[in-house]
Amino acid sequence: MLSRDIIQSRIQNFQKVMRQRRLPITSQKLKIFQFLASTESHPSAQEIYERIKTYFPTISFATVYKNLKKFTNLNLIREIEMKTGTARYDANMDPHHHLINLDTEDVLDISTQEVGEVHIPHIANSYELDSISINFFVRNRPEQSRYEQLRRKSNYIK
Amino acid sequence: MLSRDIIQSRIQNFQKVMRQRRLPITSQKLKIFQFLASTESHPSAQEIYERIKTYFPTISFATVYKNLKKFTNLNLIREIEMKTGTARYDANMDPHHHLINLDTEDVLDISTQEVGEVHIPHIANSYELDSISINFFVRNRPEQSRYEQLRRKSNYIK
DNA sequence: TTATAATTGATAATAATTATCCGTGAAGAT
DNA sequence: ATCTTCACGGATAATTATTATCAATTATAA
Repeated sequence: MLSRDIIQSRIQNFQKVMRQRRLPITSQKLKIFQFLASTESHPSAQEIYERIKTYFPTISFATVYKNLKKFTNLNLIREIEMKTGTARYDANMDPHHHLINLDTEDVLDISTQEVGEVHIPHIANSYELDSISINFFVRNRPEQSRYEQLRRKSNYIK
Repeated sequence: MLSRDIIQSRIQNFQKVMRQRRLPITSQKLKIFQFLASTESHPSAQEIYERIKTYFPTISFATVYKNLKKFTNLNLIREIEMKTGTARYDANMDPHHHLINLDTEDVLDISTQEVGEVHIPHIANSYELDSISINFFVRNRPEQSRYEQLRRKSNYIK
């Protein structure tokens, strides 16, 4: 659920913006962005670092952070603030929302259409609206069937 | 815009819950909760610590954090995650949303009525819905009038 | 009043992120 | 292709926010 086309257009946009700003496109930067553009998993800085290390074994954590911050400032990616205190990163810049699993810390994208019209409070008119973020916090359903509960308790796999 | 009645009922609920759980109501705990129950400013741990220090000069930062965490776990207050990485605390447990000023870091409550119905995405049905948080991120409007702009540039106060 | 368990305050530890510094490398102009 | 400039990369130190540890104290219910 993330077509070649979308990934390609993200990477092309990345290159366009970097060139417009006259910022060097290093192979580290490109690889970091490519990874983010190609995943829907909203990885953390740690996860990005681990992944990029397979291509650049000597890359520094600081390089990853510096570039993530730079991409964020250039509006090429966005940071997602979790309740756990570790930021997650998302190259999907189309307006969308998130479903956040508090048990697993998984993050799923929710399209704006799915949520429908959101009425903007009139107090917001006193400001310049930057963005609206809607988070649906969920937990895993507890096992429902008595059978499942027993199986769990007894540690018995039929 | 925060009546005596509401503050009182929050504090009474606090005492009720603490007694139900058989947890000691220390004077530090009470003062921290009272402060949170009486403000709409969504203070940070730092701000709470500063304030409580005026009553308990020897109170430790750890005590503040421990109690804020405890209150959160008891659903007496809730943490608000900011984009800045510092948590803010809110004793308003009625469902509501937030307008967050990215320039000043001020947080304003937005009632659920103001936002209207939010359609819950059907993927959420696969889980147990915990909560929905809507954040309206805003920035201060740049000065609009030519006069204001000139005044600003020239540093001239008429 | 006493037993129990939670709390406090001091401090150390941790986790995530940011700053510093210096050698290197990318981009555009020459 | 070479030069110049400025951003970058990597190593590491520093910072910030928060959490853990521990010994002494205190609230609670019996």
